[in-house]
Amino acid sequence: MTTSATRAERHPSPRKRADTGAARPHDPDEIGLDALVGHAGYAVRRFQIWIFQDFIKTLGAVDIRPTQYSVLTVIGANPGLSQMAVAKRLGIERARLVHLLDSLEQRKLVRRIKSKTDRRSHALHLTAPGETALAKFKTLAAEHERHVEAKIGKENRERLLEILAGFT
Amino acid sequence: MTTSATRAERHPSPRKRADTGAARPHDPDEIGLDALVGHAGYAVRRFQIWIFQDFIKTLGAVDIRPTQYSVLTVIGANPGLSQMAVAKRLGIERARLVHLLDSLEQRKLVRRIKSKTDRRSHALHLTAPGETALAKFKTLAAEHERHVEAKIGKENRERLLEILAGFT
DNA sequence: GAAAGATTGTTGTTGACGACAACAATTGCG
DNA sequence: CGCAATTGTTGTCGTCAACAACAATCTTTC
Repeated sequence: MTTSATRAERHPSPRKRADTGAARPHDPDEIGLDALVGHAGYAVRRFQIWIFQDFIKTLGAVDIRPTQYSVLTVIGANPGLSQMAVAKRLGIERARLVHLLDSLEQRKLVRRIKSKTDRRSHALHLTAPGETALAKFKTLAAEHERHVEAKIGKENRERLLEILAGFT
Repeated sequence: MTTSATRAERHPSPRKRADTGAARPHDPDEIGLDALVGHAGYAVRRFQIWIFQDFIKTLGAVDIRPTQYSVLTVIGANPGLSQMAVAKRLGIERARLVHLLDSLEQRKLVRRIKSKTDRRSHALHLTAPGETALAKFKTLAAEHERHVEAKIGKENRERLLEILAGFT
């Protein structure tokens, strides 16, 4: 096969002339994505960026990022977990969780309590203010979720959750 | 309202005693995600991590990452674009695109050609080896896409693409 | 046509994040 | 007991998004 045929086949160019170096103006809307439109990863990446930005913005007043929220939620629902258990459950590196907990502990939302049964590990708990703060975070997170609904539609969001349920 | 009631309501604890610092063993499968399961962002993030890892692994032999692939695809489909145009279309910072193109140009896949009409900008083109390389990348990317199908199902993947079509 | 403002590519910084490697303390097992 | 495995920690590396600043160049405005 000829090497140069590839692009010509896929893109019957609007202009046939070889305009190398022309830098013709492009209408942003007419730039084709080509093979990218068939890739789930591309759409998912763009969507994930959008959704995180909205989350960060919606929870901006309380300065909580998505990862922090996930850690607090899991600890709140399962008090006494070790760092390893939380890291495994959320797919976070245990090395990374150390810094996350440092920050959350400084903010008095979480406590690392030395375990009596295994002196290597820490039992993670929310503080009293951490509990009330998390309740507030959940309210804001629910608001963020409504933004998602508004963006892709209520039923589409539910379909999405079903499709991706296996990755939780 | 009482602050301490929050968690107790949501999680009728398996053990009623206050086991602060107990570090009881947890079956990894029984750690609840609580509010996290209702958040699209969490599922999308986990899925995106999985899908990128598979892409990187599947295209590992040719050393092409998702972002590089998207840049090459768009340039291949729209030769002569400026860096700004590519950056805007793909939602990449133009500062970041500089490094991406530096790398791709070093590998002789892309050329920056000085524009004659606007001497500030560069017209981006694939090299001849770049064209053939991209064809190979697309083959491997299609293989990756089959992995996605195998993971979530053929019809679910298509539904996903429909739902997220607005983010491309 | 010249001054003022906007755009393009570039360089640099910051911070979040995933991936790895190494280490001390501790536990568990042969 | 001795040795492997686990837990938390520290550190490094590379990717990536978000900004800020800058020189060169275009565009708008007077």
